[in-house]
Amino acid sequence: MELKKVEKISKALADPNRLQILKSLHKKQACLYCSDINELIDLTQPSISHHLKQLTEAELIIAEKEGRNVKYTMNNKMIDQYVSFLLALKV
Amino acid sequence: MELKKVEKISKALADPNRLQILKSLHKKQACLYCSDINELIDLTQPSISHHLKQLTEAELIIAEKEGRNVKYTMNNKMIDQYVSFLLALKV
DNA sequence: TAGATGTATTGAAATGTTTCGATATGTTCT
DNA sequence: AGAACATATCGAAACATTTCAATACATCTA
Repeated sequence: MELKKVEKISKALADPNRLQILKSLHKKQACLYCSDINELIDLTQPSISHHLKQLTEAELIIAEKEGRNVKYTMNNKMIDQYVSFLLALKV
Repeated sequence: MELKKVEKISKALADPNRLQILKSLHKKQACLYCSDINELIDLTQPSISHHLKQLTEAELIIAEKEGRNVKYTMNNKMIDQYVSFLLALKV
């Protein structure tokens, strides 16, 4: 995995609200919609949209349009790749 | 692992220079001194000191004073803990 | 097609991070 | 003790991120 990509993923993970979103996504064991997240986190809609974009661009989550909603699901594969990079750092 | 800690580690990993330091530490399969890092990375001494502090405070590396030098070693344990948190996010 | 609903974008203020020069601190050597 | 060396801290400039109000865009429903 490219260092540039590792940096992007790390940045995406370096925010309490985004970590909260990921934890919720895990807890639900399923997908989430923007509106769900609005209820979980005390931020305005544009801020949440911004955070979801960061996570999506890092490919930690996958966004799928469903009518006028967007469905988000965890991208397990990307987590595995990131984890592999980290484990390879060990001495 | 606390979310606050995850955030701190992620932040420490979210910088190209710090990733470079970690990769070098791995490549050497041993420890590094500040002066080694000065040769690897094109930054001034205060900047490198700042980055090493971030990594040390995140406990990704361990700093040990050796006379007037400081020896840095990878903290494999912390990487494992961080990785465990990430894997637990998967759905 | 018009209004309602869900999400994205824009622009700007507030806040946080990175970087450096200058300088301080601590350690070794003579 | 004093010079030389290694690392840390301070203060400020440059840069990046977070947040929100306002507004745009896209889709559904009546």
